[in-house]
Amino acid sequence: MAKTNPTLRYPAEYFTNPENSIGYLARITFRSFSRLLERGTLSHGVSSGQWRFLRQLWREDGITQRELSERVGMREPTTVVALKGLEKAGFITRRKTDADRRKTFIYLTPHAKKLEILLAPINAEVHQIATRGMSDEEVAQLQALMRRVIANLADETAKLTILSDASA
Amino acid sequence: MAKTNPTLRYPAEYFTNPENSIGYLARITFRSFSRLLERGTLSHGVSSGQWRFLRQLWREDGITQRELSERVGMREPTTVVALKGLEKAGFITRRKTDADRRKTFIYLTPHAKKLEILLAPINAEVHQIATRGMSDEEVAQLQALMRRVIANLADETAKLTILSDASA
DNA sequence: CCGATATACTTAGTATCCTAAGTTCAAAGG
DNA sequence: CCTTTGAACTTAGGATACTAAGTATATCGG
Repeated sequence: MAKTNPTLRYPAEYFTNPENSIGYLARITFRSFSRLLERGTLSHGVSSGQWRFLRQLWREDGITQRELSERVGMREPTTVVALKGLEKAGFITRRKTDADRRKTFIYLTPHAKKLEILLAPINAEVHQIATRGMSDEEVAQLQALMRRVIANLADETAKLTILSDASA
Repeated sequence: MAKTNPTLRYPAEYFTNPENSIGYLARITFRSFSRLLERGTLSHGVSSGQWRFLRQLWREDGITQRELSERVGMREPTTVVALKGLEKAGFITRRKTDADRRKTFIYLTPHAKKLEILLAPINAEVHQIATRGMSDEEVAQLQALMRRVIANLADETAKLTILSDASA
């Protein structure tokens, strides 16, 4: 994190305007999307946070908490709290095996499984609204560019983690 | 929010994979960016949440809380809590006027003003890392596309707000 | 087979961010 | 004036998400 860097794409002042910052734009995009989505899901008793876990479990349930955390893109303590809420709401059950008694497997209840038919279209509709006036190519481009940013940041974070682990 | 919609760009099943969802991608982008940024700012006693307010105040201070909320992209109650923290940390002061005693104006302390020289480059560097391997055109495209998504979602939210206000 | 290490999850504590419902003050219409 | 409406901020309460540090169980090297 040098003070001056001649190879910078943009000078530091460029980001005085948050509208230029990818971090800012991503935050506003996420919050706006999430708010609108919740307007639709809340009437089915599902918050936007719960939605994120349900979506993954619709793809595949019977996976461990750790696996679920990774797929949803959240840390394990966040998952613990979220799953408590989901269990209390009757959306999931947790099961242990004797094979490895550390692991907890997460299963959807029949009720939660049925919700996919109702909730998946709501998400698709929000996506539709979000990309209104954009061509298919532009949508694909946006997705691809965000994935590249995520990969770049993950690489860097991994690098830093290795460094701090080595010094420990 | 119809169950089936023949004009949908993608069928609902497409979003079973979160990697296709703009909401998911924006969330991961934001969190990754924020995490890396905080690694740099925390050593100066600034959290990523505080950073967001400071960046705006570096542009212009002496504005009201409401104005600041809008520019940062957060709701007012969030701003109240954030400003309490910033005041406690010695980054800002609040001042009232007799002209309109409802308004509170926010000013940076000299210390906080000085931090810009140290912190702005850190943000630029994170941005640099995030866009590694991307052309200037691609970066501009990503910014433009996210702005369009934000505008689309804001339009829709405004529409819904008017509707619910009318029925109230 | 047993101590060191790693894995899976939990707890504790905190920061961030929201909605809903206040309070206080200003402005506008009758 | 003085009531209504609106604007600016606050309070209350909860959801979301994190880091750091714990517990319990499994695995692996000697």
